[in-house]
Parts: sequence; structure tokens; C-alpha cells
Amino acid sequence: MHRMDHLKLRNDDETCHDHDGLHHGLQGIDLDGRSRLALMAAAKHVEAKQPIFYQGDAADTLYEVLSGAVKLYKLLPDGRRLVTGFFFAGDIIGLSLRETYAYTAEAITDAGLRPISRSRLERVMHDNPGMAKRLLECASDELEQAHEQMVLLGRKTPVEKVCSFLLAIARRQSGGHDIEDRETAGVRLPMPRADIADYLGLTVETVCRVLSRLKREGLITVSHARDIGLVDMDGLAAYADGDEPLTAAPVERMALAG
Amino acid sequence: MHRMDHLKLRNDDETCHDHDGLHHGLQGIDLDGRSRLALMAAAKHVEAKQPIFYQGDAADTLYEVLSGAVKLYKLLPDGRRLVTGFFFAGDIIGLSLRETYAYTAEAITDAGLRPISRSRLERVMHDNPGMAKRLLECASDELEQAHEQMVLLGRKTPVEKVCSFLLAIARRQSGGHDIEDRETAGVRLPMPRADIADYLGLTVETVCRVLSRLKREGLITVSHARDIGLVDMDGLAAYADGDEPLTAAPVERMALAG
DNA sequence: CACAAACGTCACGCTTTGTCACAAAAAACT
DNA sequence: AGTTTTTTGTGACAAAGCGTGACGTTTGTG
Repeated sequence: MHRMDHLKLRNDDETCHDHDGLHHGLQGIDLDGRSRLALMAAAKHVEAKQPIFYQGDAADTLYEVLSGAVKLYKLLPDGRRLVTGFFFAGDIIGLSLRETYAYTAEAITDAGLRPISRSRLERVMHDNPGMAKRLLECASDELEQAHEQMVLLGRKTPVEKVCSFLLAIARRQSGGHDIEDRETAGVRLPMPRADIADYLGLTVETVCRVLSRLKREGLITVSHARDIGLVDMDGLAAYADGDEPLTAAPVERMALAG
Repeated sequence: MHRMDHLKLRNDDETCHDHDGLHHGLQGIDLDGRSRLALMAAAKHVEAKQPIFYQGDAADTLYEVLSGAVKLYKLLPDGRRLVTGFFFAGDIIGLSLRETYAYTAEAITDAGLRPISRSRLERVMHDNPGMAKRLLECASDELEQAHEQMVLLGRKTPVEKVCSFLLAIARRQSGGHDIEDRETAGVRLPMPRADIADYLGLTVETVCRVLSRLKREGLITVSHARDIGLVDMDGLAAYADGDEPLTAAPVERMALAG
């Protein structure tokens, strides 16, 4: 378990596929040559299950994910864990103006990362208002996602949580645009069940049980545990937001007194 | 139930107390006179329980809270609700680069607000890199808080949730700096139990029960339901992060296999 | 190829927390 | 004041979801 991170000097053959240009990454910002150069850095390769940085480390570097999958998580003193997010090609991680990282980042699969020095970034930000705005967009997007996740964690049932998760992953893997219903979308889950559980505020067993149930009900197919077919997208979507159609009995839905 | 929002033209006698300068608000940024002027706007007064904006409204305005308390919340189709945050004097709400707000904002108490036009803000941001950075800090802070809240929602027990909440409120009301232990800190809760429950992902009943228990155990005192005395800060802090000292039996604490 | 280790799944009992019902207290309104 | 409405608190109950342990499956390794 060395910290030998296989440094590579070129952004090489890593699969940067399915990268919709839908404002991801830090590309596409008009920077002067000097600024652009200041941000260039050797791409770094991190092996699966290896940490990228730890909660508490000095937060002097941001990373753009070039390939692979990364998770961020926070730990409670007694070991309970919450995964705050999964990140894929095009995403920025470590965006914080704090002295230290508030979470640990870990590669799920082998991952390519482009480190971005924060001090340099601040200098660039000073000269290029576009850059600051871009970062603000990043933070803003992440914040909105966080709010959505708070709703999920605080108010959704396990079934709703899992369905929401599957749909969100499918959406991201298909590149943001809406997915054609009617067809079975295949979803690849790079992370183990434990990560999903810690992301959804559930236990591994509950995640399994729910997936089994969804399979039993014909909403999904599970071939290799990490390859899931979303058969009935509409059904999943209905589950995801609480319009539970089959759960047992669509009993009285009370009016919400105003 | 009119939408008569008692518009006042001056930032008047509202109590702007306990406002530590610890990077709150948009003051203290070096702006040229023109930019400063562009952001000035008449303060607006909103009565308790009145909405400030709705989820789905065009997000063309930010607000700086000048006084009072504000909550943001999201609704699920069937009426379940999650309060994403409480905001007090010095806080910025509505910071989003989306077209529409992703949540509803509502005044808890009577509140003073300074509206900030987003289009003007973007113009100012273009000229003053400091402003963009300031907003990025805002968003970044909020994001970190959101992550912390995700841990709370996803992994903490009701007791831990309530204790964390009480301490967080106390910290904010005392102006950010650490609180002298040893003394009983008084906390004023401007919001009803239902809001607290929806903020912590609990039911009202559970919140009540936990508070009763904390009172019984001598950690807090409850005089008027919304005035809470934090007697044993250390005890609360211990509860808040899972080092449950009294819960029943501090049984074996297993090693976390690596 | 065989073994070990990690990962995933399932079943059972049980605690916890939400649901329901109702009382008390506080606040708002006349 | 008196009445209504909202908010808060408490208890009984049931069910959802968790912990545990056992087992099957995949992956990695010697």
C-alpha cells in the first residue's frame, strides 16, 4: 500500500468517453495564454480504492476528474460514514475555500485526475472574471445537488432512494440529456453496494433488498450486480418521487391542509 | 392572505444585532462607486410566515437577510417537506445560477431583506473579481454546511440530530466564535417544532420526545418551548457526534476493519 | 487449479421511530 | 375576557428498517 501514484505526464489513452460538453470541467473558458499555462499540470493517475486526499489535509489543490469514478465521504468518530457524492469525467472535486478538506476523496475505479493548484487558480481568477464565474457555477450546481440529496436522505423511503439513485446515475451516464424512455437503459455501477448504502443513508442489506424487489417487480434487471438494466423508467420515476403505484394499496391520499 | 408585503423604503429600525463581521453579507468588499450603487436597493420587509419566493419562480434576485429569520424548504409531490436551511442577519439567500429557484423561501419571523438584482450583480461581478470570489466563498460555505447536514440526515440518530441542531443554532446566535462552556447558553428558536423536524428529517413528535428526554437528563432547560437553555454543552457535544455517554450501555466499540 | 478474500444476497428477531389519538398550553382573534 | 386556532407534549401501537449471522458468488492470488 505505497503512495506510488503512477504519475503520468500526458493525458493519455484514458477513456474520456460520454463526456457531454454541458458545462463540465474548466475547459471552454476564454483565458489568456499565461493563465491557461498556469493551470496546466501533469495528469495524475490514481488506482482503484486509493485515496486522493483525506479529510483534514490542507486544501491546496483542486482536481478535475478526467476518467474513472471518484467518491467523497465524511466519517463520524465511531466509523459511521456518509458518501457525499460520486464524481465522473468532467467533474471538479475539492472545490472549497477552506484551509482543509472537509471530506476524504477516494478513487472507486482507476481514475485520471488533473490537479489544479489553488494558489494559481486564485491568481487566474483575479485576472479572468470568467473563471470565477465558472467556479461559482460549479459550486452552485453542486449545492443544488446537495439540496436534492438532503431531501432524499431526510424524507424519502428506501425504495424511493434507490430509484432516485438509479435514475440519477443513468442520467449522468447518458450525458445529462433526458433519456429516451421506451428503451431499456443499461447502467453501470462502478461502486460497491456499501458505497451506495452510505450514499443513500441505508444499510447494505436494505439496498440489496430493494434491488431484489425492483427486480422481482420487473422494473430492473440485474445481470452482474453492477450492471443494471432500467426496464421501466416511468415506473422507476414514479417510485422515485413518492407516487408509489404498486407498493401495496394506493390508499387515501390525504389533502395537505394549508 | 393577500400578497401585500408591506414594502418599506428604508432599512429602518430593524434590529441588526449580534452580527459578527465574520465574512457575512456583501459588505466589506472593495467596489468602485458605480458598482456599489448598482447593488443598492430599497430594503424590503416581509412579515412572519409570508413567502419571499417560491420554488419554480424565476431566480432573478438574491436577498441579503438584514434581520429576522428565514427558512428555505423543498416539497415532494405528496407534501413531505425538507427544510434545507435557516438563515439569519448577514446571510445571503437565493444564490443560484439557475433559471428558477429550487426551493421556497419563507420568513419565519418578520424579516428585513435587501434584494440584489442578479443581472446587476453579474455586471458588478464582471468588473470586480473580489465580488465573484466573495460569492464563491458564500456558495462554498453553504456547500460545506450542506454536506454536514447530509451526514446528519443520513447517519445520525434523532438524539444526535437534535443536539447537533441546538449547538449549531447556539453557535450562530453567539456570532460564530466558540461558546464559553461552563456557562448556560440561552438559545432562542424562532421556528416551530415542525420546521425543526423537517430540517432534521424527523417527525414533530420525535423532536418533542428528544427534547423532553434532554430536559429530563438535565442537559437543557425549556422555559417557553422556544427558549432553551443549554446547561451541559459538553454533554450535548458528546451526544451530537455519537459518543453517546449515557444512552444505556457504552458497550463494545468495534474496531473498524480497514 | 485451489484457496482466500471480498462482495452480494437472504432470513429472522427486534429495536426504533413513525402513526394515530388526544390533552394541554400558547397564541391569535373578536 | 372569551373563543378559536395553532402549537406543543405524551402515550399506545405497529411496522419499517436494522443488526446479525449464514450462505452463495465473484474476484484475486499463490
